[in-house]
Amino acid sequence: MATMKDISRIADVSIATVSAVINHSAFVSPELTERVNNAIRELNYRPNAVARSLKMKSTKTVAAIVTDIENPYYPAMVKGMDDVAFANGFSFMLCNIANDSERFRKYLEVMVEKQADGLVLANVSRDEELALVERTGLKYVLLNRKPPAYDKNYVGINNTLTTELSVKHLASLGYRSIAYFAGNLQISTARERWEGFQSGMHQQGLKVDEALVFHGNYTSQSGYENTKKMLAEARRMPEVICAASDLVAFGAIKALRESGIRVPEDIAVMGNDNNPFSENFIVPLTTVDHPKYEMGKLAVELLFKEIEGTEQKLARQIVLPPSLVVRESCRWRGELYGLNSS
Amino acid sequence: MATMKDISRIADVSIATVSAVINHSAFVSPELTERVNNAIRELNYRPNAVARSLKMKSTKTVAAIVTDIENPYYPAMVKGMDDVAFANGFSFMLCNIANDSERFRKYLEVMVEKQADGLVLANVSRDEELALVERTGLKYVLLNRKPPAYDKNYVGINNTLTTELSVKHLASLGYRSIAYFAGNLQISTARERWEGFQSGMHQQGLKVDEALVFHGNYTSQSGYENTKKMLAEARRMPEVICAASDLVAFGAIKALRESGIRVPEDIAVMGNDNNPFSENFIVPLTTVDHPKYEMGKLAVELLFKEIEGTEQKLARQIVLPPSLVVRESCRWRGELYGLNSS
DNA sequence: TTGAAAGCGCTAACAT
DNA sequence: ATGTTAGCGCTTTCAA
Repeated sequence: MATMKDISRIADVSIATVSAVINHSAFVSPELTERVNNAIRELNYRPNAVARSLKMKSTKTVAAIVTDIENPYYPAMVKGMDDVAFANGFSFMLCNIANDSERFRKYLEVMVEKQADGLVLANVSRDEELALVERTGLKYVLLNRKPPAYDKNYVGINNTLTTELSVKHLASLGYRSIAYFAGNLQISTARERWEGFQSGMHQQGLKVDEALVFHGNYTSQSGYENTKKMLAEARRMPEVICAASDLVAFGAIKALRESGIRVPEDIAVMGNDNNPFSENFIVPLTTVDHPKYEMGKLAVELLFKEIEGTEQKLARQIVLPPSLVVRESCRWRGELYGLNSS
Repeated sequence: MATMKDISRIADVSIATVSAVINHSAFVSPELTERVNNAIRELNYRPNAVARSLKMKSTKTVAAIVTDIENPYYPAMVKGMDDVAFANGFSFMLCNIANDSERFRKYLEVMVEKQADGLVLANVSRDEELALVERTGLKYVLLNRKPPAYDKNYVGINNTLTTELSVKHLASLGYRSIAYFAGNLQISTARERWEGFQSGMHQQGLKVDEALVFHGNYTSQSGYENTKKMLAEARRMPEVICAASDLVAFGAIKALRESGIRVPEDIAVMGNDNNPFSENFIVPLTTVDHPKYEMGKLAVELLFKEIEGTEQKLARQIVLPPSLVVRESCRWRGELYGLNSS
């Protein structure tokens, strides 16, 4: 690889001049500029960003640490992050934890060694994890989940609203007996969705039937198992299942169908998060959309503000609104009865 | 940030000694080792990988350039890549082209500036793109697609086999009239799948009905539109549609259902690639699985061999086998007639 | 307007 | 066994 020294020799100028023309950091006469540019072209020279980073103490690199890129919730977020990183001349490192908590710790360490300019951390739920992050001294913003009392840079959605919206829609459709399949309440988003369900029920003048509340996590397996459990144990079946995530809804619908229960004719199902598959699921899923791309985008935009440090140092929390997506897994009850009798 | 100099001062040893204990690159007495480690702990010191990279001429970083991380074909591949990068102490940069060809060129440039140790390029189809890659001088391996006469490092699957397998399965089910919805034949994988369809038909003693061959690309929109076209124009309907990708199959099924045509009762549909959603699609899709995670994994393993340069410099092409996945979108024709008459 | 030189934090050859 | 030092490729101050 050619270096600046090579260029300076070929162009017969000083190395400082080469630097100046490359970075437009000082006026250089047209003649010398020309000579330098010719030499650069001749040698197919590209500046060494590593050397530059060492001197500048900035790598023009941000990293995202995500829990699982195979989970369809994240690719859109990653795309949003990469898009704004690219637009700002930054490179984007992806760190996929793959459910290995030791790996989280290790990635943090690597990112301080590699001198990443900033981090976005999807799904930091526990204070211990946050402490690890703080200890790195790196700039960062949290994305999606957050630890209980966290009040610094954060981008997420209004999870409480997701379930309030769901319940409101369900109530408007005539449903009154609503089961809730909760996520892991250790997780902020799951907690908020559960709270939203309760407040939503209250707002609609409905009461939460404890016998129809099932705890689990965001996976389809959880939805599947809780449905089996409900089918086996509940004294009365609900008219509709409100799931904490689309995957949970998928699992629920699978279990329902295995038992010959039709969705939405016999029991309706409501999702949450608008998984890219939901539109074409066995039964197209009524759900609540989360602006995933926007979340990723805003997370690294916020990170850049933090990095530039220009912004007044007030920590900012950005909370985006979800929106209802009506499809086929929930229907107006009146119409329903008509269908059932045919 | 603390530096080695700080450590050497605190531990009262030379900077070379610090380096030696950190890298285990030379014997250091237990006493000095102890002092150095204490100082490191005391200052929460982490070596600066940028400085190290400058000296070592290696960044311990690989990059993947992919066409679209939101396409469900890629997350598993990305996971495979990140897993082996991590396992080998390398960092992983993700470059998402997002269908902007200028961005491809730009990413290559950045990666030479940032001194990436190697590149894996998903979906390089054209010689001009390959020329750009070659021009960087970086080590690389191609993944999935490849330009026509390319014979260097490559990891992909046997695409010809995918469709041969499909046709064989379809024939065994009793189907004889098979439509083919092709991908963009500029793309190696689409070309191979189309060839496999033809040879598969030949092997089964079936003939390809040109009126039932439709050209398009891998998107569901393409499948949707070609189905509409077929429904409107074809003199005879096929018994089954063999699609070049699962997305195409999704689009086809959607269009079929919109016209009141049942899948698989009236017309069956066969996919190709085993999209993560296919299992739970409106009608669970019979398809051919591509080992996506393995592809990503092997791609960076091959890249590491290339980087280490230990391997004899023979270019290697790894072609993985696909495997049939039987679900519900195709059925035994005999059983079918039974069902239809009920 | 241009050039010389110091220094970013590290590794390794060499000296002791 | 440990220390001194040059140098990786760049930016930037300072001098000319």
